[in-house]
Amino acid sequence: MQSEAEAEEKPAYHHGDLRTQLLQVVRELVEEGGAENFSIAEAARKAGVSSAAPYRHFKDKPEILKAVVLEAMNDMASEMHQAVSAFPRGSIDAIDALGLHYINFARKHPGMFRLVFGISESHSGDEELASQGANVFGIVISAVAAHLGMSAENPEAKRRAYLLWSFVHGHSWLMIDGKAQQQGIDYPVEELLSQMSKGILSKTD
Amino acid sequence: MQSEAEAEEKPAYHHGDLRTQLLQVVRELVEEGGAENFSIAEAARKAGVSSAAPYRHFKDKPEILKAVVLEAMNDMASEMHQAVSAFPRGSIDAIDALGLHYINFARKHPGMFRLVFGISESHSGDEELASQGANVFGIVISAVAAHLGMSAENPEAKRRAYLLWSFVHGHSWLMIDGKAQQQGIDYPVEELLSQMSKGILSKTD
DNA sequence: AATAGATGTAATTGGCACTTACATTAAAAC
DNA sequence: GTTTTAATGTAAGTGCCAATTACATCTATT
Repeated sequence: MQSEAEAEEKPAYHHGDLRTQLLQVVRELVEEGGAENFSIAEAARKAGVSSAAPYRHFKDKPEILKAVVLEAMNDMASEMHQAVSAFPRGSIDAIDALGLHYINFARKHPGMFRLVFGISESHSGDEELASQGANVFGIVISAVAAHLGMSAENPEAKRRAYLLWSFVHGHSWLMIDGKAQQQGIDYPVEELLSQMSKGILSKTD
Repeated sequence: MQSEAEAEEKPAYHHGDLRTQLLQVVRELVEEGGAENFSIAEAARKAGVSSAAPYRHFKDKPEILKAVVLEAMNDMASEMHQAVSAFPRGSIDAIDALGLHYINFARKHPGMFRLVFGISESHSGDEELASQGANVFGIVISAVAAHLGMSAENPEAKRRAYLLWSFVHGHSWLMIDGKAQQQGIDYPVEELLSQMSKGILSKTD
């Protein structure tokens, strides 16, 4: 009579919410071993289902990775919203906080960072990814525009936001790739950021 | 008597210089399909040997990729030497030319670029890669130092060279990932470069 | 209760990384 | 010039994975 005693031990034939748990598990695997090493089979194993089960919820490997990327970009947007709102609107500190959070995301989740910015090779035309990207980039544009006293639609705001993005993005990559460390580079992030933002955002072009 | 008539048609049991040809073939495959999709088996097929033959010359997949990366970094260093020497030593044009070549390398060889700057995850401690990297970065440091009238050993030169590197590196990634295009960004590279170099290299910090 | 759709499994196919045992060749030793 | 040795190649096999198909079980209507 081992009926209802162990609710955890008796895996029901139907999982309940496999899709959600798969996304969670895939995320963990990617963060641990990188997107290259991750396999659907292992994710299924970790979720306690057969290796064919994931295909009921995702068409193929790229699709499951895309779903994880969308989740991560969503989280990133939330974090950055929170970061920017901790400082006065239009302040340089607000902008630097954005950069800092971007870089910290890369440092804390290098596997996810690589996935988010490496998947695009095959998905560069994807609408959803583009719009999530716009969500994040939009925060930067808006903060830069506020600082410059411009409308967020002003091309100059977008241009300067992009310069900042490029720098922060490049630094993130060089950090997680170990290239910076290899070349003996270990400047405090805050210093680099404030130097760049001052240079790029100075009103006297 | 089909002895020496068709020298090309009769594949000798021993290939001759399989190692060299493998590197060539792998490079082509990576440029065509990216490092993720490349397989040793396909490279062997393309070189006309069995799928086990490559293991006589390379321990495993990472090792063959590392060899290709070293080649590519070598080429990159050569190109950049050539680029910088076309302009007066210490000129901003020389520095911009370096950035332009870096970005163009990424645009022309996105697969190789991804490989060079994505492989490091597992090889970040590698001595050879670090020293090849120093070869390339050293060119930038030297050009920046000349412009600022400093010694190349001056930490300030290295610091500013790194700021430029980060920007150029980030822009390269955002270009080949399609992120820049997704966000409607298509500023002429030369403009971005000169704006950044002016900002970063201005002697009045 | 009967049934239809959703969700799971087992079994299979084809591909790849890598290994092992064996075959062939080129170069060195004699 | 033959013999030996090391380098370089092949064939066959193991284990893992992606993806598919046919079938099983559950859930939610009706």
